[in-house]
Amino acid sequence: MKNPPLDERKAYILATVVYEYVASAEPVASQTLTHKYHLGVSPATVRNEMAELEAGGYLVQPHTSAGRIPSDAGYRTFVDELMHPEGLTAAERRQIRDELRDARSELDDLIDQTTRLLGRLSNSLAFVTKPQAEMQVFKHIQLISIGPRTGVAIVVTSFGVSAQNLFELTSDVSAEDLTKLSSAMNQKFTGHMLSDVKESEIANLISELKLSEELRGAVTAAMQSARSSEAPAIAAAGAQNLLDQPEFRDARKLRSILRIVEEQRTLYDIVADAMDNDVASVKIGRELGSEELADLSVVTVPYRFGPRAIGMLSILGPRRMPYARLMALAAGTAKSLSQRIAEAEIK
Amino acid sequence: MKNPPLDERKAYILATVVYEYVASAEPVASQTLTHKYHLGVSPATVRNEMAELEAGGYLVQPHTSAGRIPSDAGYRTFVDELMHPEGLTAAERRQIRDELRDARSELDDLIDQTTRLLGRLSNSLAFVTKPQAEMQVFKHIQLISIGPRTGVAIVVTSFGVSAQNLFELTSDVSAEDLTKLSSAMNQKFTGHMLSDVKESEIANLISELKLSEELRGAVTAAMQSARSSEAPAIAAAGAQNLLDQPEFRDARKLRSILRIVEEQRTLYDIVADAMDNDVASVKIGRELGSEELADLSVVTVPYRFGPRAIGMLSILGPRRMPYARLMALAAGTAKSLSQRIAEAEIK
DNA sequence: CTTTGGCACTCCTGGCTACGGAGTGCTAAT
DNA sequence: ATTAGCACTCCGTAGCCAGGAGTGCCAAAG
Repeated sequence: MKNPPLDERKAYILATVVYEYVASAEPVASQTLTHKYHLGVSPATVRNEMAELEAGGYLVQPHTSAGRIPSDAGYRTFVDELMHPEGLTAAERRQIRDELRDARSELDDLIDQTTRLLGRLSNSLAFVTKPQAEMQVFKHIQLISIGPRTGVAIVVTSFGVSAQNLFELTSDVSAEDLTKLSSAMNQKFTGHMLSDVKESEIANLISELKLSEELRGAVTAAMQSARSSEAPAIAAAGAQNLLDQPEFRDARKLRSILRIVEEQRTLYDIVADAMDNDVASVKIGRELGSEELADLSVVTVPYRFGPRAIGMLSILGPRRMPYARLMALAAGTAKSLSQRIAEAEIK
Repeated sequence: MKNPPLDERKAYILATVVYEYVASAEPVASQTLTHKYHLGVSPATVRNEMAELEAGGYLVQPHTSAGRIPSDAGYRTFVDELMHPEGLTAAERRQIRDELRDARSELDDLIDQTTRLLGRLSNSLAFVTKPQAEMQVFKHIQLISIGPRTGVAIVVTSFGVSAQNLFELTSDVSAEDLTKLSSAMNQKFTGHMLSDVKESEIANLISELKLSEELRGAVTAAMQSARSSEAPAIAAAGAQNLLDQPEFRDARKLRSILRIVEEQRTLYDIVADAMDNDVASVKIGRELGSEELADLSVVTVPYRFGPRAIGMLSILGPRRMPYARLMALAAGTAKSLSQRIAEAEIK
C-alpha cells in the first residue's frame, strides 16, 4: 500500500476500471479496456499497469485469473481526484423542484416526500435526517389549559409547529395564568434563536408572575423537545431498490442493512460528520466503520435553512455505485429541499 | 375441491401436517407423522388419508415423491376449526405491558414503539395503522397569530394534540379576533365528538363574530386533518426478520413486500375489513388478493379507544406461520395498547 | 371394508469429474 | 517501453451417478 502519485495513464486506467465495473458488476479485464476505450496500447501493457495498480492498493483481483475490481482506496482516489463531477439536466432539476413543490407543507411530510423522491431517483436506499431545530427562530409558545391540572404546551418556530407537550401538574393552575405566562414568554423571546431561550430566564418569568414552580419543568420540557438536539429521527425509503443489485442476490446481506436502518442510531453516526461539509461527502466501504457495511457506500449532502445546515440527505448503495451521478442527485435534491424550506419559513 | 366434513382422523392428520410444516419448513412425510405423533396407525394408512386430503384440496405435494404441505384451504381449515387457541403467559403479558408503559406518551411515538415491540416479539414484519380520529372527543382549539396574515390552528382531542395547521390569509386578522373565535368554538364544541363539529356551525360562529370568511377555510382544514379519515399512515417494523425464513432465501420475494410496505395503500386495503372484527382475523395466501403476496399471511387485531376500534395492529409473515401464537401475540399487544391509550386519555 | 407390509418407482440432492472459456503473468522479440 | 505469444490458473457449468427420501399401489391380513 505505497502511495506514489499516479501517472496519467494509470489514472485513466483506474478511472475506466471503476467506470466499467460500476456499469457491468463484473471484474474488468485488460482486453475489455482496450476494446471499449481507445487506449492506444495493447492488452499486455494494460495488464502491466493493472498489476502495478494492484501493488499500489488501488485494485484487487477476486481470484488469480480474473479481471480487476477497485478497492476502497481505488474508489476513493476515483472520487477525490479522477472523476468528472456531473450535474443534473435542467429537466431533472425541474422535476425535483416540481415534486417537492407539490408536497404538503408540513415539515415532516416534506422530509418524507423528499426521501421517497430521492430513493426513487437514485434507485437506492435514501435516508434523510429530520431538521435539527436548535437554530430555528422562536416564534410563539402557547400554553393551553385542558383540565384543571393538565395542559398542552405548543411551541411554534420558523419551521412551523415543532413541539407539543402534554403536561400534568399536582396543583391547579388557571387558564388565565397560563395565558399570562404564554404572553410573557412571547414578548420576551419572539425572534430569538431557540437555543437562546434559557431555562433560567423562563424560571425568572415564572417567579415574577408568581406561578407554580412546576410549570418550569413543563415549559422547559416543551422547549427541549422543540430542540430535539441529538440524533434526530431519520426517514428512509427505497430499500427494495437494493434488491436489484447483484450484490444483494444473497438476502442475508440485506438483513444487517435493514436492521441498521431501523435502529437509526448507527445511520446517524455515519452521516453526522458530513453536516459541516458544504458539498457532497462520500464514505466508501470500510470507511463506514462497520464490517457489516463493508461493501456499501454512502453519499451525504447537508440541506440548509438560510446559511445554516440543519439536516442531511443521504444515498446508501453498493460500493459499486455511480458516484458522480448520485452526488449530483443528492446535491440537487438538497438544494431544492433547502429552497422549499426557506419558502415555507414563517417570517 | 369438494368439501366433505373431515372425519376426526383426517382432521388430526391435517393439523399435525400444519404443525409439523410450520416447525420444519420441509414437506411432511407420512412416516414423520407416525413417528412423532402417536397415531396408532401405520405410515401406509396415513398415506391413504393424505391422498384423500390432497383430493379434498387441503394438502399439496411439491413434487411426486415428496411429502405434503398445506394449501391455503388447509391452513384456513386449521385456523378456523382445528387449532387450539393460545394465550400469552403472565410473564409475556407483563413484559408487553411494561414496555408500552415506558413508551413516551405522544400517540405517534406510542404507535411506533408498539410496532417495534410486535415486530420483535413475533419475529416477523409488524405494522400498525395510526388511530382513526373521527371518534375522538374534541377538547380544544387554539388559533394562534404568527404574523399579521399567518396563523396556526391547533386542535387538541382526547388523544392529545392531533392537528396543527398553518394558514395564510389575504387580509389581516388581529390576534384578539383569533382568540375570540377560539373561545367561542371551545365553548360550543368542547366535549363533543370530533365528527359532530360541523362546518356549518363553524361558519355560523364566524359570521356571528363578524370575522373574515377566509377563516372558515382555515379552521375547517384543521378540523379535517385532525380527523384524517381514510387510509391513515401505517408504521412498520421488523422487515429484516423475514430474512430468517427459508422462503426468503431468494431475495426477489422480499422486493414486492418492501415496496408494498412503503406504499402503504395496499397494506391498508388488506387490513381494512378487520376493523369491525373484535378478535384476531387472518388472511392466508391468495386471500390477500395479490399474486405477489400469495405465500404470505397476515394476522390482524383492532385496538380500541374505549369501546370503539380506532386502528389495527398486524403481523405479516410467511404463510407457514405459527397462527395461534401470533394471534395471541397480536391480541395481547392490542389489549395493552388499548389500555395504554385509555390511560393517556385527556379527560 | 379397513389396515398394513412390501416393493417398485419417482424425484430431489450432493458430490464428482470433465471441459471450455476467460484472463492473467511471464518471456522473448521488437 | 511495448507487445505477441503461450502456458497456466481458476471459475462455472454440464453431465453423470449414487444415495436417499417418500410415495402409490397391490396383495395379504384382520
